[in-house]
Amino acid sequence: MLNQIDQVRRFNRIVSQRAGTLDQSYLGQGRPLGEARLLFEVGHDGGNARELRDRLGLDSGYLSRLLRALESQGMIVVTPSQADRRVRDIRLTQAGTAQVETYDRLSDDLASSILAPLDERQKAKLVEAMAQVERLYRAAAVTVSAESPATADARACVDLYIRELNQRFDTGYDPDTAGPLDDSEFLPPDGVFVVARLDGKAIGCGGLKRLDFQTGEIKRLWVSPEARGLGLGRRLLNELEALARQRGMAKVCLDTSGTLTEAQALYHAQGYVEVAPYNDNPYAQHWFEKRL
Amino acid sequence: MLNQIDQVRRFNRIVSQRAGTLDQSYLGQGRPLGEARLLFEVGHDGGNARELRDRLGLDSGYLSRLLRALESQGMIVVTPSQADRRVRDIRLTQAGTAQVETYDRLSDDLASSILAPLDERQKAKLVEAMAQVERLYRAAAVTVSAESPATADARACVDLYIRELNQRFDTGYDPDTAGPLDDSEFLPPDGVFVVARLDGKAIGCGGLKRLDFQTGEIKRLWVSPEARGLGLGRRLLNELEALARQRGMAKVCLDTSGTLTEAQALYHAQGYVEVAPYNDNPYAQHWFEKRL
DNA sequence: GGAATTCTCTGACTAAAGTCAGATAATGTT
DNA sequence: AACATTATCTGACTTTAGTCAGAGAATTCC
Repeated sequence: MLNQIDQVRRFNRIVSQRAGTLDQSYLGQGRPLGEARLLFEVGHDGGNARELRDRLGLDSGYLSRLLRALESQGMIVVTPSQADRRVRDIRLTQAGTAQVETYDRLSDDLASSILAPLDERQKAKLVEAMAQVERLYRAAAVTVSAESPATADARACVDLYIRELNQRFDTGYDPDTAGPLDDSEFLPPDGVFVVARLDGKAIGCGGLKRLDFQTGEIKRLWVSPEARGLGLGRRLLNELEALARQRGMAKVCLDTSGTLTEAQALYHAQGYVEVAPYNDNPYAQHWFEKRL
Repeated sequence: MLNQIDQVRRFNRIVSQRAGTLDQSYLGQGRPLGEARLLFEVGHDGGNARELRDRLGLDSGYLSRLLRALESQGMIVVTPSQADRRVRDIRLTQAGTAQVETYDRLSDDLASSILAPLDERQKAKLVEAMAQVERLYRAAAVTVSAESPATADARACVDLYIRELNQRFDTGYDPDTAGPLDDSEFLPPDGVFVVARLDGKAIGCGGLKRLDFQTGEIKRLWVSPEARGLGLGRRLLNELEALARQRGMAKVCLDTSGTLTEAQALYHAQGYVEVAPYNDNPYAQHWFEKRL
């Protein structure tokens, strides 16, 4: 454990030395870092002043001044938005586009310069390790929180869950057939609903309801396709099991379709064992149970 | 290639976001980042004002003021050096040591917080990927340059090379037996000597001398134990081969002992084939050759 | 239609970070 | 001993980055 922490610290140190070089290459363009960062952001994800303020976490006064500076340099054009004339739309000029391209080239050069001294095998290894770090950083940045199944995010997740089942099942999927859609069963104190988020965006969910005094059932376990491979399914499952334990349940059960093979693999890996059908869900071909 | 660069850029972006958090945790201690960084540096690698100025790349006036600030906070004691009373020795006070420990704890906490949301397998994977990135960053930071075999660094490398052979050979190793130690054969235009450095420190070397019009011989190929696993042997070998090509040589050869199995593996992997003895070096059991 | 809210802008600040030109004292060089 | 060099310090300065308190216009809410 201590060794792991040391490794993380060493990693942070070395990598931010390199990242420092990147900042310097921005500075080298004769423009303060704050301006360069803003210009870069406008160039890549665009948007209006409010969005930029949120994304970069800037004070509105400060942002206003930065915009004025970039405008007077002829990098951007700021105009009141059509839809809401309080907000300002920001657009790159030709010169601004050229400048952003220069920054891009600098970033590319820096990336190349890291790779350049390595042979092909080492390059491939480094890039793979970077991808791994990135993936796991993303996994670590996911938050899971209990909330009402009626929140906008929770509803959105369940909608996507239903849409996906409808696509994957040969017969389609009608949630009412599987049992009436009743949010209240996922409400405390007996039930609970959890939503996973990455950078504020909902990317997964899961619900726990009480079947009887000692049994909970897990339903609506779903992970957004873009977030798969982060171990999030396992994490949601563990979270729901912990919540079941808190509610004094001695076991949890769940059902699943034969089509969802990756889900079955997850349940097996997490210690679930297949049991006889405990309900008559027409979409279910497998029933699982785990003692807590 | 383009994908690799994109991956490197994505990696830099994500990782420096995290590194930003680290800076913030420094700032959270009610001390400006510059002071905190200096204190941290004094605490870990110590040294006098000049060394710190070099390491952190600070202006001497700026450093002086930072030192004065830390001194007045009771974190450090600044005294004229015994050896040269122009330079200032810097020492942590008890309070300074305590403060550095606090920073250490904060860094540990940050590292833990990155790992915390992950399960054991993910933690292990992340740490392994970080170690890989670190290792390859180090490999990429190595420079190889041709220079006289008489420079201090070159001599130091050859000394360590000889000492190592002396340890690893059952019979010991006396460089004079293997052929007279004659630096001049590694001098241009016929020969060349290269030294590898990491962060200014010599960590490897290799020499090329001319045997006849079309043949070069590679000798004194050595990589410091601390730098092994970075692919440096291969890189030095390639570098020397390129220099041989520049000199119009059609092939290079080399000899090695049976004890140095990892060296033999390297030669095989780099396209060298074993040939009949071309000299009577008593320490050699294998002779290799490669067409260029 | 009036009040509350939202978005942006301006003026007036501050702290941090760093630069530059000497001044001073110690050390090297010849 | 004279001169050059080095290490540090001080004063005076600038730039960058950011904060805060309103003001004004547009929009939303009731």
